[in-house]
Amino acid sequence: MRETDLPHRRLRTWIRLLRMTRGMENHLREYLRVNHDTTLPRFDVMAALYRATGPMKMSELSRQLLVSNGNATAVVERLEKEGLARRVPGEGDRRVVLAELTDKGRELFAAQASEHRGEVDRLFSMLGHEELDALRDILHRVEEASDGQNG
Amino acid sequence: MRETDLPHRRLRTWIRLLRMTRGMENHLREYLRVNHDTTLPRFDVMAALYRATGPMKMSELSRQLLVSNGNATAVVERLEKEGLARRVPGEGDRRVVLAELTDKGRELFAAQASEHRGEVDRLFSMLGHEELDALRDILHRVEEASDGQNG
DNA sequence: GATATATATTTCAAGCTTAAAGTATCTAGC
DNA sequence: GCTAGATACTTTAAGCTTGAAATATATATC
Repeated sequence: MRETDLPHRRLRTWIRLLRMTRGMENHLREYLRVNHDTTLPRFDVMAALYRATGPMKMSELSRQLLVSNGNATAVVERLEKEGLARRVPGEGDRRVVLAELTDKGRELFAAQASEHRGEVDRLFSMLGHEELDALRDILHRVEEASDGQNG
Repeated sequence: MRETDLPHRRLRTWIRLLRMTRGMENHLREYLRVNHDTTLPRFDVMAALYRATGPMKMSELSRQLLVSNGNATAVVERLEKEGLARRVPGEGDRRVVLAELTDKGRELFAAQASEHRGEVDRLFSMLGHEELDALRDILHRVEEASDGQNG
């Protein structure tokens, strides 16, 4: 019967989920552009560097953001040009390059992030604890399964 | 108390959700590249044209995929160069351009899509009816709220 | 310690994506 | 039927993104 056609349901759900996240991303891109004159990738890189306890390996950065290492290089390079980030050679291993925010970068991001958080909160205001619990469980299941396959 | 900090939970959930969909997209991009020598945007455009009952307005295409109209033009142009899609002028309104798959495009997509569906099914094999129900409800809530704000 | 292999990053070419400007056409109001 | 503004699409410039090649360094094996 129709109710047990899991493959079909999974595909439909994936398409809807993707559409939803794209819509939200588009909204946040516009928000960052208009209110903070910045872009999503810049914001994501700055967020990762801001959260990090210290200078961060370029490879760690691209791993965290799930982007190619060439991409990480490019975005950090642009941030560097604007004086928001800097790259320093690694200490022990001379292949390594570490990235970190400048003071200017930290300050700017802190301001952007607090407003960004408010916007995300508004975007998801229709989700209460119950829905967030359900999402938490689902994401947990997905992550668990992916860990089993890859790492 | 911590349990009622909805803004924080919403932000965390959004970040995790985004990370999950990115991981899945990366997997599917790789899958399409290796197994079908194509890309995600090409696949998405072909899927939209395939599903449509007839030739599709360029504006409708970009609206459905949530991408800019310039983007739709670019991807369709590339598909056209490879003989997979074609553009024809609209009948009544001469500003309109309609896009559709060629026979070659339809045939190719049908083959790609059936395998793609299988891959999505494998990727989400950890989700059964219960989780899909929960996701359906959540997506419904989000869509409802977005409809209220925009359209 | 020389050589082979692995790892970390950058560079490169091609494609993707956006926002804004440009072109063509349509519709409304006069 | 003219004009003003709206709509549909394309073009353009800049930035984003990938995968692969290139560079530099580290590690392992002999």
